[in-house]
Order: sequence, then C-alpha cells, then structure tokens
Amino acid sequence: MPGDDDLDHRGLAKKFKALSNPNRFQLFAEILSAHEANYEQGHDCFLQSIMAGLKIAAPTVSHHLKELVNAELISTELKGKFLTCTVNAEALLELETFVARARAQREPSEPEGVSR
Amino acid sequence: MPGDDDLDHRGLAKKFKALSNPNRFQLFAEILSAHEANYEQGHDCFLQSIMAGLKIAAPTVSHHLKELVNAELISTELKGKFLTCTVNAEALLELETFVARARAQREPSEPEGVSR
DNA sequence: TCGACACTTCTATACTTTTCGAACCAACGA
DNA sequence: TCGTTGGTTCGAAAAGTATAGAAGTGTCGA
Repeated sequence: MPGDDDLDHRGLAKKFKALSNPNRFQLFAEILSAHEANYEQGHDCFLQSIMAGLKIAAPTVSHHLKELVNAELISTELKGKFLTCTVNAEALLELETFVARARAQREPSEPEGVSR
Repeated sequence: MPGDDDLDHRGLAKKFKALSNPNRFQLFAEILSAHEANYEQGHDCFLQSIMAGLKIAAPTVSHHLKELVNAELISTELKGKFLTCTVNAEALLELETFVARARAQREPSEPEGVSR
C-alpha cells in the first residue's frame, strides 16, 4: 500500500537530515535538556545560554536553528531581545513511531537469531 | 558520564545522516519491508529486487548501500552472484532509545515507559 | 538619544555529497 | 571457455552544506 508510509518519508528524511550534523544535533540536544531543566520553573529555553555550550559562531547557530525549525523539530519565538526555543513533541512522536515500526518490521515474530 | 551519551551522539548523528538522504532513506525502507516480507519464507532480501523500486543508477545504489553499512544500520553479504541485506536491530534500538528519551525529556511530568 | 546587545541576513569560501557513465571484477549458465 | 548478469570502483561534474566575517535590524537600559 503506497501512501501509508510514503507520506512520512519526506518529512522523516528531513528530520533525520536536520539531526545529521553534529553541531546541529548538539544544538537540538541542548535545547532538549534546557527544556527539561526549565520546564517546571516556567521559563523558556533561551538561545543565549545554549550557544554558550557550542563553539560555533552566531551566524552559524542562526543557520542551524533555522534548519531545525524548517524540519519542524522545534519552533522559536522572539521575546523582546531574546529568542526562545520549543521542542516539537509531534516531531519526536513521528520519529519514534517510525523507528518502533521499523523494529517491529524487522522482527515480525522471532526474537533475534539469524540462522544460516 | 562521557561514554554514556557522548558515544551515542557520534553514532546517532552518523545514523541520522545515513537516513537523511531521501533516496537512501527509501532504500533503507525498502530493505526493511523486504526483510519483513521474506522473513518467514527464510530467503533473504536481495538487492536486485530493491533496486527495482528506486529510480537511481546502480553505482549510486551501491554508494548509498555502503553508507548504510558504514552507519551500521544494515549489513550485507554476498551470496554467489547476489547481494543480501540485513537490517541491524541494535541500530534501530539505539535510535528508538534516543527518541524515546528525548520525548521523556521534553515532558518530564508525563509518564512514559522509559526510565533514566 | 545613544550605545550595547541579541540575533539575522548577506556574501563568500571551503568542503562534502549526490549522481552517473565507463570500466571493472566475479559468478553463473550454456 | 565464452557471454551475460549482478554489483563495485573510478573519475568527474553539479549541487548542496557548513562556516564565519561584515553589516543590518530591532530591543533594551542608561
């Protein structure tokens, strides 16, 4: 059945691509953990603090950020002078669903054990 | 603490990268579904049949395949004249673990099946 | 109002990736 | 032993990506 998985393919590849660059991946990971750290406290994840952990220039960060947004992995919002980042839960779900399904596909019944 | 997540980062980024190209992604997906289809019947996933579904030349397929192998997403074996592909279950597990953890991170309050 | 700050856009450069034709190697069947 | 077939390697062109310096936009505090 085409149209079952095919729709995902483009979006998924885009998301994978967004995470394929080490710096961008780290950027995403930082946002993720900042998100976690700040969730309870109610304040958002500021780009500024994230940039501190990376050793790349501001224009590059800006570029990577745009890619993450474009892949719909995160969204950003300008709050006055500062930029806040929010991880998109749907995107993560989409990724997880794909991988989980892939795993199921690989082993329809048998638990490991490639004989031959 | 270095070696817990940090190791993953490199490997993960590599895997994400391997899946970042649409054609390569599709290649992987094809292998996956061929795998599923043929599992019970005992015969392997032949590259030949996979290539039929893609509109890229043989050298390109060969190249992409090598990338997937390099990212440890699959392994290949030459059987006489034909090449068979096997999806690496560990790789999928690694991906799933990352994504699941990311989801948990995004919403610490939400109960999910993943413990830290 | 001014200057500092946070971030973006522009532009340029170095590098990587994708892609395929041509040539190649290995295995199989006749 | 050939010719055919499945797949790889080589070489090269075209496109894309990562990166940052310089300059720009908007916001804040003094």
